Amino acid sequence: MTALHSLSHRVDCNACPIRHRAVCAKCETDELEQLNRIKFYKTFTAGQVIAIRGEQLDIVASIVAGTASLTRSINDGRVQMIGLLLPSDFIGRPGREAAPYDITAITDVTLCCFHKRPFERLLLEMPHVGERLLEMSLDELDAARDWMLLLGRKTARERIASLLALILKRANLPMDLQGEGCQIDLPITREMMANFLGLTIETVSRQLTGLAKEGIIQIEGKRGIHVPDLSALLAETGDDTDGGVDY
Amino acid sequence: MTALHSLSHRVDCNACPIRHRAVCAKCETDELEQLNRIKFYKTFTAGQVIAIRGEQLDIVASIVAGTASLTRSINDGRVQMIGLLLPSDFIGRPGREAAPYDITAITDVTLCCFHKRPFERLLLEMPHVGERLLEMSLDELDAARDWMLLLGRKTARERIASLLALILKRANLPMDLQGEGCQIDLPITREMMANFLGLTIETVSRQLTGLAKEGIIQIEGKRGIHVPDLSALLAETGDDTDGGVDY
DNA sequence: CGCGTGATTGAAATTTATCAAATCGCGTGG
DNA sequence: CCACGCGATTTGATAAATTTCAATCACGCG
Repeated sequence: MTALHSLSHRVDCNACPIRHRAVCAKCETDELEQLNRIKFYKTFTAGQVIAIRGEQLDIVASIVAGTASLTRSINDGRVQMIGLLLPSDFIGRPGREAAPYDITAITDVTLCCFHKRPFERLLLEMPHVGERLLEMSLDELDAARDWMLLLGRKTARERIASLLALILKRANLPMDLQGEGCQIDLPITREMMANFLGLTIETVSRQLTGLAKEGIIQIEGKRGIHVPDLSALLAETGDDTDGGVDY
Repeated sequence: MTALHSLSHRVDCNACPIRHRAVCAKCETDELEQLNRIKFYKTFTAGQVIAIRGEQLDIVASIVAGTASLTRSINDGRVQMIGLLLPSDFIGRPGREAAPYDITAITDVTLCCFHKRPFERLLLEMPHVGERLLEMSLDELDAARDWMLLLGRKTARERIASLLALILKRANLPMDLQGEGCQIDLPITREMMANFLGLTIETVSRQLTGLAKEGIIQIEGKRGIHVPDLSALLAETGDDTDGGVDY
């Protein structure tokens, strides 16, 4: 928190951890300066609600640090996670008043925010931002559609394996060398896994222990998972080749 | 087909049926002229494959007429429809070599195509195209995420009702007045419905007859469905208010 | 040391898929 | 005009997967 707070005023964009991946990735120095002038930081603690579907949301923002979830839900309590926001991901939608989904901080989160109106104006003047936003949106669209295949057609076991593979791929980027075993530190609870996968927590739990019994994974405490043989895990995802979940 | 063929060369963009909804919607006359110079038409007959996931696709295109499906599948035959392309929808992705999903013509389809390289160049010069493409992509993203809720958390009956409601909303725009009953002419087979909803054709069939037995719908032949009371149908979708599937 | 939350396990119920067999709709050829 | 045949759909019986309900376990914390 104190570390987050130290960000709370002016921070040099060039020192920003998401400088080269966020909406500002393509900006030149002068464009960056314009953004810098109107940006402001906001922090949320784990569990806090960032936005509620249907309610007015007049900022847009990039995630600087932390993880947040996008969810949609049905009145009777059913919840479906529809996206995971990691650093550099974008929140909010130029040209729309209300938030289209619920957004909740999973860990402590720091946002680099802009008021929507000024941001929309900049969008028209600075093509680089719009271009980057388009790229990012199309990537998210691909990810959402991949997830539709999982939710519509994969078995519980395949879903679990796919999720683990996805987390490995996202978290452990420099893992090429680890011919022998990878380590996962699950960033989410069983309940969130269930909401992500369209399953119940009991099914998640059972499938995890099932995979463990067959030696495909080893469960280490509540959050730790060890994968001795990545290709064995990928073979369980239901995806075509051993190339796995690539998009 | 002959009608389609008559489009095969130069057509005035101002007479184009999708002029105000497609990527070119925001273009001025001169921009339109630039697009017009490099565009070309292509037609596909019902059932033809337009693109295959993973294979090179070096055009982008707008659907001028007809309907196409986006699908992803698993080697063992499981298929999930991840999108429905209607007139004005956009195909292809600037900045990506391969098609990210399979695209198939459901009905006869006419495309307004551009080679990818020239289109990408225009994209940099003509902000209006990029802006519109961003809007459209964000809308698709919202639709994909709504569908994730359906695939992950809705029951078979709710899925069927949601689909019927969606089709009504899309096809029957001026239906506000029809306090008494709406008519659906299903544009797709049971198999496609099943692939769309993440169900089997048998389950689709059973749920339809179930809804019919309760008087919520009336099945008229293979493709016709009559909805005597829209709100009764919406009540079955599982969505919050009677506002239904609005996003 | 007990409490509480999250996780696991078990048994039964429910939903949906699977396999198999009618039935329907409709165009074709006799 | 009508019988035939084919693909799509419906229906039935059964099986499998997942959910639900209930109980127990594990662990961090005051």
